[in-house]
Amino acid sequence: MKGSILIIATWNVNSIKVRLERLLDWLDRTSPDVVCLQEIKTITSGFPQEELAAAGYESVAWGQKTYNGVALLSRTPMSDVLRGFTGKGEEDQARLISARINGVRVISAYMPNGAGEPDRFAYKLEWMAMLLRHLREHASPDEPVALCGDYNIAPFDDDVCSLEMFGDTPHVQPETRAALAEFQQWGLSDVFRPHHPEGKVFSWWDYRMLGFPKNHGMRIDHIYATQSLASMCTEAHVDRNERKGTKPSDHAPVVAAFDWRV
DNA sequence: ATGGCCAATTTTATTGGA
Repeated sequence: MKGSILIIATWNVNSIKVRLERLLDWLDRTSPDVVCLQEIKTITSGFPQEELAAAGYESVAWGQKTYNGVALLSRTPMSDVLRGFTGKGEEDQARLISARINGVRVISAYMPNGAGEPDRFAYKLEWMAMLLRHLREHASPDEPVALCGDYNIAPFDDDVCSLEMFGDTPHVQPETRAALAEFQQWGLSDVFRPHHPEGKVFSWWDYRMLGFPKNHGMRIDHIYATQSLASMCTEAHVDRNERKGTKPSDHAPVVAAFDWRV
């Protein structure tokens, strides 16, 4: 860590293979302590552990073919790694991994999108309910916990560019936001939004239709923390530069700094 | 400049993403 500041980031990279060069460059320039990745889109054995180790990061991953896949990077050792709801990586969809890092339970989550057929929206809500059950079983709101990832939820109306454009997506529906509120009732809070009360700060922009140049985005990637950790958050931002240039992900990293003494 | 989808696979179409 840099002095007593712990920097945690979350980034949906949309394929670790395509994004590796950009990721390594970004790690080199910004030196976060912990990075939560989503949509690595490769099987676990295809995750580039050696390249990341050479860059100074331990990594743990849980992936699958084609879709989903999550990972954690850390400059300091990780322990107590849990994959999926049971901890053993038994589900069909690889959307959850966590580890203990510097005394913090850090979780990388890729919540379902929920668009398309109605059963997909039902799965989104089911998955969130299973995650909450997992938290009750494996974590405590009295301990430092960071739930990071692509939530596929825009918590407030001003977390989307316009409701005309995104009002029908699962990301803004009352049922989705009600499910998110249950995490808040358990003890997690968004560390980002208090630093950006003005709103209209986004973390995802559609590849299509000039989404980024027109700033047609949504804020759907989040870092939530329990009180002991959240109260130490001194800064948070979206690194919009990573949405620019050659071969960007459609998501930009969300980064938060904590005055966290180990 | 920040530019008219992208990535993986079942690859010369299809599916999912949000």
